[in-house]
Parts: sequence; structure tokens; C-alpha cells
Amino acid sequence: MMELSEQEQIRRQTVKELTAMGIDPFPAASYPVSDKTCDILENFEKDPSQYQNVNIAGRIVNRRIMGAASFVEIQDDCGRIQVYFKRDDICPTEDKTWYNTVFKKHLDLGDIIGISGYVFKTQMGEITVHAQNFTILTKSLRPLPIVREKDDKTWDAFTDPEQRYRMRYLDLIVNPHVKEAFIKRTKLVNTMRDYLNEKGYLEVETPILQPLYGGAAARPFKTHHNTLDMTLYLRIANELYLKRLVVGGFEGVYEFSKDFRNEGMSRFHNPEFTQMELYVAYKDYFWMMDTVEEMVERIAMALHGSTQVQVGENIIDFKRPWKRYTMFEAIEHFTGIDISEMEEPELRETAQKLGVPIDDSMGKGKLIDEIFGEKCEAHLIQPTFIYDYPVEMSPLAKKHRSREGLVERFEAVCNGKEICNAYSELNDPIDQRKRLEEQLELGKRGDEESMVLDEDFLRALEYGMPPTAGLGIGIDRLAMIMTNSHSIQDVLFFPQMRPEKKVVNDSDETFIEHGVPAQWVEVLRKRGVHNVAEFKDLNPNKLFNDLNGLRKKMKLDIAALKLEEVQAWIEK
RNA sequence: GUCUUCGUAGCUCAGCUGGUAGAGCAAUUGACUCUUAAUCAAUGGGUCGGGGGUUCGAAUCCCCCCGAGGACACCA
Repeated sequence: MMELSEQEQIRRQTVKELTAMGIDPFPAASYPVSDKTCDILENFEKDPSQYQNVNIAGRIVNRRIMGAASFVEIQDDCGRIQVYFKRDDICPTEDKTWYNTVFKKHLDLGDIIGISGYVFKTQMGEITVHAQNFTILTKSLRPLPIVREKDDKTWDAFTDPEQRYRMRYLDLIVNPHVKEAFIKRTKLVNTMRDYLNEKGYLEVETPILQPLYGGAAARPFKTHHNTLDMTLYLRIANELYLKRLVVGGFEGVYEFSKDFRNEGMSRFHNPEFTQMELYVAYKDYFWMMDTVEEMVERIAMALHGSTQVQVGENIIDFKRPWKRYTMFEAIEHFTGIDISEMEEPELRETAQKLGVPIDDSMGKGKLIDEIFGEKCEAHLIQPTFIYDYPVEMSPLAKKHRSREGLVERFEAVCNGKEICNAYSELNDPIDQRKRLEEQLELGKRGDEESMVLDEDFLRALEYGMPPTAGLGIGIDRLAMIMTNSHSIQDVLFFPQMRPEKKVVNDSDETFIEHGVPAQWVEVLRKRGVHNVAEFKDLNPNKLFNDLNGLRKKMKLDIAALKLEEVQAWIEK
């Protein structure tokens, strides 16, 4: 038995009383919902005659009882509406039980009911459903957090992040803006998918369980397949599989993919996250910049009806064209230093001068990337393309068509964070092999993130992949921006959390076998001892004192314990 | 992983330099036939995250642990 709070006990008792009255608190039959709250609120005044016989269903989120009349607020999946209950309308005969007992005493905040009635406007001018009948559809056994709102002011908002993320269902019930954000997220994905489908690209699915992981520099999650008796990894990216499909002759493929990276967590990182990766044959990275601009601008329009989006303090404007800087230009812009001609020692010196933290394992490319990350990225609020990256950091990107040491790669940065990453894809299999081998070499230098050589991927390239533009765009990051969310946990329904500790509860019998008299078992639980295993960590004197103290407090009519008895349980 | 802030009733919070745990809402009982943070009256509800220590006495001070937030690190 778990300990129930007073309110939970009362609600369980109510369930019993309803059942005893012949009312099923959890009925099986369909309820004939014919109307939505939002539709009634929006359209009632245009044509009241259409709303003389409505059926709504939803959760009771507020209640005001005035004797023989009451107002209840019902919430369904699109909003809330006030419902008016009048005793003599609910109970037209002499028997007033249905109103006085079932409605007033046996309904609680959080219960789900169905209501049939007609719509009218109260004296205060609020569109309201006048209930003629109601049906209990689900009793709620736990009290709901009570959030009250009036004129944009909120009282007792349910804000504890731990509870909000662990019990997202509660968060969704009581915090309407949370629901809004998730609806926007889905709209974002739908808009992107529509855009890609309109262009004629094919949505595909590739393996999540992979024998080798690749396509990004991150540590993977490792698992094991029993029948094959082999290690499998959860994918960190799907790039290498999608490119195989381009080799296979698909000229435009994309996938919305859950990827898994075994790295630290923060307000920008969850162990599993969503990316959309797109590969289009016969295109290059400049073409891809145009595509990203067009697609993201369309998403902003779909979600906000405007290219401008409020994000924290800033208004971000996704209107095309976005600013474009090469990486060297961006660094020169923010530091005043032109590093484009520098070699490793000079870069190292410059980084130190700029206060950029570096270590010995960093090569030329990593140093440039660090300087950019430290000095530029956070300042790029409006959407900006940063292009032409050092080759060392980009083993899958094609060599720059004219500049030595660079690759044709870009990232879009927005609100100080990377939102996408794209290249003219490397399709020279000899160069690709060399680059991947260099990554392995870097691995030996202490860089844990370097990749494993994927021979089949190289074999595919050797058959010939057309020149291809590729893109990875972070759906969670984009959703954060588009919903003005401070943290990734606000755009994931169920962000990863440490598990709640669960207390093991022993049965009465187990305690009794341990020598605890039956009437003391409940007292022990009250004291916080849930199982006999906890005995060994307890001080017998303290337990003895606490239990007899509780006996007094609970006014129990049983003999006081002796210290020897308590010692006996603990030693057993 | 490091630093830092936090954890008190179902929810939101107060509780000063240690002295028997408080409020509002929610709950229970009662009054009230158009209220809307409904109102009015009464009542109940707490291992003060867990464990240890200091003390005559700990929600409060100290240490350890658990959980969460934030910052940093990591994450091309």
C-alpha cells in the first residue's frame, strides 16, 4: 500500500460511493461529442440557432457553486468554455440527488464529463453552455494543480520544471502555452515536409541501429543484438545512408531522423534529438543556401503569419536574403583580425591573444573553428550563413572549388546558435578515403570524437555519386526559435530525465514475519519505514522514540513498544 | 564532469541572527438560483528531499547523498 494524501483518499471514496449508486465512474461507452468549445465560442453569436442542442466533453478545470446554481469550466482539446448548471433543470422532478449529490459532492476538479445542453449568453456577457444533462466519463483520483487566470494575470502557475517535464500531461492540462508550442512544432515539421514534397524529393527511412556509426563527430550509444551476437550503435547521423541512396539513383531524398548522441546535456542538447537531412543531386552549397532560406522563411510565415519572430529580447527576421559571411570574414568582422593566411603556430598565438581556450590536440581547422565559436557565433542573432570552413573539421565536405585548405560548407546561425549545416558533398572516393583516414589519425591524437572508417560507404562512392548538395537541419533548435522557447526541454514532450527513485513497499505480512506486531505496521510506514531492508540502517533508540511518539500523536489504543522489541526487529 | 542556486501542505510561496511549522488557492462541512481569482463561516491536511553531525533544542548552522534549474565544459 502506498501512502495516499487526504485528498486522494477522499476521491477514492467518491468512486466507491458513485459505484454504490449504480454510476460507473469509468464508463466504456462512446460519448456523442458533437461540438468543440472553441467552435461554440467563435461561432455562437453568428448563428445562435445552430447551438440549441450541443454535446461537449472535457475536463473540469474550475467550479463555482452557488447553492442551487453553479458554473463549471470545461476544457477540451481546443479551449475552455463555461457551463451553467441549475438544480431544477438538471433535476426536473422532486428527486434532487443528481444535482445535490452527484454534481455537487461527487464531481471534482480534474474529472472528465460530457454535457448536453444549449448555448446562451450570461448577464455578464459570457458565452455559456446551459447544461440539461451531464455524464461522468472519468473520475480523476488525484488533485490537479490549480492555476487561476484573470486579465492576463496568473495565480499559482504550475512552474516547477522538474514536475512539468516528468509529468508533461499535467503541464499540458494546466499550461495552455505549452500545448501551443507543441502544436507549432508539428506545424513546423508539416510545413517543411510539404515544402520538400512539393519539390519532388522522396522521404525515406534508414537504419537507426547501425553496425558502424558515422556522419558526425559524436560519441554513440552502444547496444547489442543477441541473435547476431554483435555490437550495434544508435545512429548519430544518417548522412552516410542517404548518400548511398543518391548513388543508387534517387536525385532528392530526405529523412526526419531521430539521432542519438552520448554527450553532455544542456538546454540545447538532449541525448535524442531530431534532424532533417536532405540530399539533392546536381546541386552545390550555394543552391542549398537558397533552399534553406526559402524553406525557413516559409515556416516562419506558416507559424506566425510573418517573417518576423520574437525570440527572447530579439525580433528575428527570416525574410530572404539572409546575410552571408565566409568564416574568415566573420572572424575579421568581429575581431578585426584577418586569419585567412595564418598557419598553425600563428593561429595558436592569435587564439591565445583573443582569450580563446585551446589545447595541444587542436589542429589548424579546430583552432579556426574555436575562434569562430568563441568570438562570432553568439553575436549572430539574425539568420546568417557562415560558409567556407577549414578542411580539417569537415571530412565529408567537398574541397573548395578555388581556395586551398577550405571546403564548400556552410552553417546557418541564428539567435547565436547553429541551426543547420550543409555542404557540397564530397564525392571523390579517393579524397574521401584519405580524409576519413586522417580523422582516424586525429583520433589517435586524443580526439575522442573522430569517426570509424565505413568501407561500404566508400565502396558506394567508388561506383560514383553525382555532385550533390546535402543539408542537416536541427528540428529541435529550429522549434526553439520558432516557439520562443528558452530550452530544448520545452520543445520535447518527454525530455530525458534521471529516473524518479521508487520506494520499495513491503507488504504487511513481510513486516509481521519480521516480528512487527500487525497494529504497528501502519505506524512504521507513517514513520517513513517502507520495507524491512531499511531496518538495518536505523538507530533502534531513535526508531523506538519516534514510534511511541507517533502512538501518542495518532492517539492509538495499543500498548507502547519496548526498546527490546524494536531492537529485535532490527537484528532479525 | 565543474561551479552555482534551489527542494517546506495537492499547487504557488512565506518562515529574520536556531526556540512547538504559516498564508492564499485546492480539500472537507455548511450558507448562497447569472458567477467568473465567485463570496461568507468553520474544519482538516506537513517524515520541512534523504541521512548524519553541532546543540538543551535544527526547516534554519555544518557535512554527505538524491533530484531539479542556471552557467561553464563536452556536443564539427
